[in-house]
Amino acid sequence: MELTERKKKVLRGVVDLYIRTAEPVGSKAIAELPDMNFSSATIRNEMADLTAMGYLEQPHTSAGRIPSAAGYRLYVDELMADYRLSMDETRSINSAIEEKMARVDKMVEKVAKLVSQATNLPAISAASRAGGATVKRFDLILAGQGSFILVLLLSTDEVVNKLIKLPLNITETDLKLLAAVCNATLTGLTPDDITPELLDKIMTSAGTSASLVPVIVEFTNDTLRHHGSTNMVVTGQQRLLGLPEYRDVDKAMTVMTSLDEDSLSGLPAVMMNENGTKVLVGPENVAQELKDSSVVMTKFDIGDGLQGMIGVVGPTRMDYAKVTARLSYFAESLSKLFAKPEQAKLPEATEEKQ
Amino acid sequence: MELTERKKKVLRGVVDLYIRTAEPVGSKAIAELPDMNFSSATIRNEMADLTAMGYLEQPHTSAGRIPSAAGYRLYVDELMADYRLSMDETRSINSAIEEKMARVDKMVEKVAKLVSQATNLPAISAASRAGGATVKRFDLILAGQGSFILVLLLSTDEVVNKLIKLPLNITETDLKLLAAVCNATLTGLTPDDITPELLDKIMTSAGTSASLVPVIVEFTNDTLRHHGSTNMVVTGQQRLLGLPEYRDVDKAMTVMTSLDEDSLSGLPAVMMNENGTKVLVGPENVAQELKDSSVVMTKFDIGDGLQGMIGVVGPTRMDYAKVTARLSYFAESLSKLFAKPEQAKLPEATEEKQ
DNA sequence: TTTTAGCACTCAACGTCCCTGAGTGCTAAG
DNA sequence: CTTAGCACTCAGGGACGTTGAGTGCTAAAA
Repeated sequence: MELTERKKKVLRGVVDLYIRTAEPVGSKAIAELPDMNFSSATIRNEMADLTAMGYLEQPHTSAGRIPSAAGYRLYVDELMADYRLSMDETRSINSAIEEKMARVDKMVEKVAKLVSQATNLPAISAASRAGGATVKRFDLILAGQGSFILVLLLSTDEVVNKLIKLPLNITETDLKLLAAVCNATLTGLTPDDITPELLDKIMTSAGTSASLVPVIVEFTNDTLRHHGSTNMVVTGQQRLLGLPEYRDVDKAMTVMTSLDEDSLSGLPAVMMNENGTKVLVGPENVAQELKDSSVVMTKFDIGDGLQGMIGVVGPTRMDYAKVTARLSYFAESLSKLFAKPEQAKLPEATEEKQ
Repeated sequence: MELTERKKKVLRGVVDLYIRTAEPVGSKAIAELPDMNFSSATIRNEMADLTAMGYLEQPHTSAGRIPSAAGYRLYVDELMADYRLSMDETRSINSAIEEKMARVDKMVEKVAKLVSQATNLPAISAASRAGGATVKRFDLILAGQGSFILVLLLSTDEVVNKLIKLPLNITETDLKLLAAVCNATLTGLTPDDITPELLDKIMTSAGTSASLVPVIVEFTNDTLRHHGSTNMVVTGQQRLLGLPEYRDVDKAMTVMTSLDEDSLSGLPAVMMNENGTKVLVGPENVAQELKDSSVVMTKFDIGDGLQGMIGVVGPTRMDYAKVTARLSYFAESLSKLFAKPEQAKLPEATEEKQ
């Protein structure tokens, strides 16, 4: 059977209405739509066809139709109208974003809250490193009797440090030597490059302070390995409860539990390989618990080799047009915010803190 | 009217049963309790008295009794039996805790999840600094053309750093001088001590690199000011939905919203001034939204001048004995964990990362 | 051939009514 | 002071009928 223009129009009408009302949509309601110059009987035939084609479903014989997952998919891909953000919306998003987002982890939390608020849905926000880093430079600073600070300057221009206390006496000369050795041998290496043999070699060249080498190497390894780790926040889960499809507490709990757990931890990774805004409708979700829910997500640039990701989870009946519009706008604004050199008074500074 | 021993026994019975069943408790059920050698009629009289005294309530005339807030209060303070953790419980808590808790913020998140799991209730976890910190030592490391790393060693032995890039040429000598000036003038100061006049004085003594001073001072101020800030996580909210009192979706949403928002941000502060485990029953909660819920919380030591706090939120009908027992054990174990010098291979090291 | 009016049919949702049973308070006897 | 007995209350749940939105099909109209 062919998907005529009229069928598409009917389908769009059904999805639009169902998104608004959460009630099965009948032929009469569609017939009464403006621009729909046919009687309910005609619509009825079209709807029967659409049902046969798998785009609509019927909860029971004497009820209206609701979109199937395939119906939503078609809607998202082809039918939905562009949603244009109102001035009010852009303004409120902007003013929310403009607040200072100091530390990355606080930023992730903040963004999640904002997105959740803007969409009235649970939101996910995450930040992760683009790729593996290496150490560009080692520094060792004496910090009093038997303690020194290890400072790593990474290839991403981040700085990481650790205060190390030892039951040993360390001299400035020891540290200078050690730093030189490390800089000579360990810079530019990934954790995998650091073999036990290499470690041995370094320890012999370190001479008297050989015992410090393992501590330094261990911390370096640790830092590089955990470097790509994702920072993720989920918030606003309770917003689901306001929606009719989650009045069924068990259903709500299932979805919320899957949000709370680490089952979502795959999402940011999925997103990183995609471009633009991605919509996962119902069963397209990998997680079984989300088979009746949809996910909309998009990514943005943070700078400093960081990638951000925001997304929301909601009923398959969510207002895709509005949600994708808001999410995209959010992502755009955030990218811009981080791209523009912070209007520091004098210098341009990259922050890396605690 | 006097609160006789028998009345207390009846009250304890009612609370215990109600905690187990979430159903109003009738006189017959109490009469059938072991150790309760009276007929239901007698119990009925006692229950009528307890109702008059405000310890019990009656949902409607032909229903059993449920404890009032005052009833719970009395129960928590005097009546409840000590709950002894089983070997299984202590073992599972221990093994959960033993996992490495690297960074403080990750630790807070982890602990929240564990507590929520152990109690099957939403949990709050927070960490915050005990008091203000000062800078013990400044270091400036040249990191290539026009950029250097500022390293602050704080009085708490934490290390904080920032990579600063400037459109200027900086020499090693400049930095040495600057570091000396900062160490001479800024160490041991709180943000409030740093007046504009002092800033002026430092800038003049800094000579050619005067323009760097404001950047350094700003970052220092920022660091010290944000030092005491609390790090808080709430998790497991969906667990409420499993409890009969929150089958009413609206009620659940109210409570969960108040958990999600920053209305809880006062709690950690409240706790810091208390000792031991604190129970807030229903209306004793400041937040109006929690008037039908209870909060149990306790604190623990993290070391490095950090204080931790864990708590759970649940229905007033929660199993106070079990929850307080588990929470206290958690707190104890965590304190121990952080107190014991990490069994590092060679040295004893304090970690401060990223 | 396509559209539409008409009609019989279906069925969830809702309200009404009644019954059941748990639990109560009171009274009078033990 | 305790308890057996009894009349009373009332939420919860099942049975039943009504309502109305929506359907599919057919036959006439365009």
